Amino acid sequence: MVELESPQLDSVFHALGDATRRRMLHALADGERTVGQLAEPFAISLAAASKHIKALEHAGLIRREVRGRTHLCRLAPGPLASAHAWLTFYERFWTGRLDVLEQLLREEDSRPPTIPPQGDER
Amino acid sequence: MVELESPQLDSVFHALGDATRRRMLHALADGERTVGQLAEPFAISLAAASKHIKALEHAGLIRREVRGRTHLCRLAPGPLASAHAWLTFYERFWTGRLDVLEQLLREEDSRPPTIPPQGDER
DNA sequence: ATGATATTCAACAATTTGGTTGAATGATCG
DNA sequence: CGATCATTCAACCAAATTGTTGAATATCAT
Repeated sequence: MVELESPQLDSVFHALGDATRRRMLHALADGERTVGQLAEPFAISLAAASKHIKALEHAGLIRREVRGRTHLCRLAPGPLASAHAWLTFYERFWTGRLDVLEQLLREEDSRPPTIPPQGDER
Repeated sequence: MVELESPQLDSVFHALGDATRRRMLHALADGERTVGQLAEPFAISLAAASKHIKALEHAGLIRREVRGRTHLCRLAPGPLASAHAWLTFYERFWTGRLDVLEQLLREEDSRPPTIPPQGDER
């Protein structure tokens, strides 16, 4: 089944629905960053940036490693894959490829709900 | 370039960040629906449902055909493709396929921002 | 210990969100 | 015409979001 009620999807999409947070993710795509580094490009207080980062963390999109007095952030793969899977599902309808639909519905029904490789590979 | 400041992405992701609206999209994936039909499964007022539908419409995720006194809604493909493209971009980082990264960056830089063709061969 | 640095916490204000209800609009039916 | 049906509008409310500032916490360097 496609997840409809998932609070995880709620928080993931909510996190993505803000340009500041998307830009932070973009920075993180280039490598790990401290909170201060993530905040630097924006004309907002450190506290505000901290909240954005918490939103990303809450959505599971990033994880944080506290290292002395600095917090290192890096991307986490899992939940984004869920969002991606969600969109992929609907995109098939939207691109009119209805031939694949029944097949898809059968697949989705007999597959674990959340994408399992929730890799905490550390 | 990956769109970072796009207000379109803002509204698309925001629209997707609510389970009620995702369920409405799910219903629409099965075919066109009137406002009343979209509202019916939910324990909310018609006015509240109308607002959700406006959010989806504002994000460009659905379009509406006024037909007499009823409004017919159906999915619209465009913006979802943008969101999907956005996620696809980042998913490559997240799945650790950094080998493809430079290639991708070059591609993304010389391509129209919103994915125009629907031809994602699978 | 002192002071500087990195980050969060707490309290507050403005705005947005998601819901309500009741009236308004507009199309259709008898 | 008058009633009914489908939907929106307007006013309102509670809660969440996003930002602020100033104090707190904890770590590092001297």
